Amino acid sequence: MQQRCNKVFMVNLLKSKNISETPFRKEVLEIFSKYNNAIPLSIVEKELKKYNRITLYRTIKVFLEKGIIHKITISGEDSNYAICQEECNTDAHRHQHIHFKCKKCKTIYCVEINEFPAITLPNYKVEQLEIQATGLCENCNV
Amino acid sequence: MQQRCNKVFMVNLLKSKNISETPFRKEVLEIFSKYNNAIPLSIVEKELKKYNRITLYRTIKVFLEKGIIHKITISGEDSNYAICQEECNTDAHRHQHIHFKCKKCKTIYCVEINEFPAITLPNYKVEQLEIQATGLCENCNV
DNA sequence: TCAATAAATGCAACAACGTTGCAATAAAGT
DNA sequence: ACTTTATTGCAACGTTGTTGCATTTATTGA
Ligand SMILES: [Mn+2]
Ligand SMILES: [Mn+2]
Ligand SMILES: [Zn+2]
Ligand SMILES: [Zn+2]
Repeated sequence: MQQRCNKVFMVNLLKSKNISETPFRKEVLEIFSKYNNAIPLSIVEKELKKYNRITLYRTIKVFLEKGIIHKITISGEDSNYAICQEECNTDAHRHQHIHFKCKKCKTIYCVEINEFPAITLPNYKVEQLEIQATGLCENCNV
Repeated sequence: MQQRCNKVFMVNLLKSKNISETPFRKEVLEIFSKYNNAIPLSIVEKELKKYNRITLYRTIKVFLEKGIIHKITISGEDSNYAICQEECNTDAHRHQHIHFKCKKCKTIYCVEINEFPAITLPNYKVEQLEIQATGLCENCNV
């Protein structure tokens, strides 16, 4: 697994995606990479030294478009965001992982999965699956 | 399969859920039951004779709480709603179906599925799965 | 059937979340 | 260092959804 939690990696990530490296973007990226789970904007906001709502929205938008982060939408929850583990780009965010929400600690994890399930539906052509699971996470499953 | 598309059924549904039957609610219910796919509020709005934004929101909320409809949230899309096919209630909306979005016609279907996949994750306790699929629907899969 | 009661509706006002135009500022390329 | 290009931040706006309150409608039961 690639190391994704240091400043050198951050800057390279921005460079590799062809977006200019600004203090704001680096800081946001560091916040994301510090967590090993998905986080809502409210957390990013709190952790930012200098917070500007509009710039944050625009930063998130750029990161989404460039495949740096992906968005996790669970009904009734704030949107959550997490760093992309695989190589993603604007069009394709194919992840071999599921999104797991712990009922107890409410954390949302991106969980890698090796045997990704397949579904066949008569008359339909299924091309992609997105799976959200709920239950108890590693920490809460005592 | 139960017949879910006539006025008698509608009224019984409202009665059985212990909510009073008003013209507005009956009309909304008829719109939902007329479609065999999930629809956003914009469609409900257009089909209503007399549309009131606030009353619609409140109606939707009640229908959700009573397990008459369920909400389908797909990232980047308007929320969609569909009549519940099984017996649902406030707490439990367990459906043995997936949500399928057709890439071509953009329709979102609730598709019943008999062999619902299972997932096991080391150290996690997986209790529930929610699956969203994309591809081509019956009509577009030529 | 009709009055009493309880619930739903609709208006105004508000709040959260997100976007856009534009001027000021900072980063990149030469 | 200077020019060009992109980002930032402010003000203003749009959309989605909510709440308080008065009015209207549905339900109950005498
Ligand atoms: Mn993920
Ligand atoms: Mn459904
Ligand atoms: Zn947990
Ligand atoms: Zn289709």
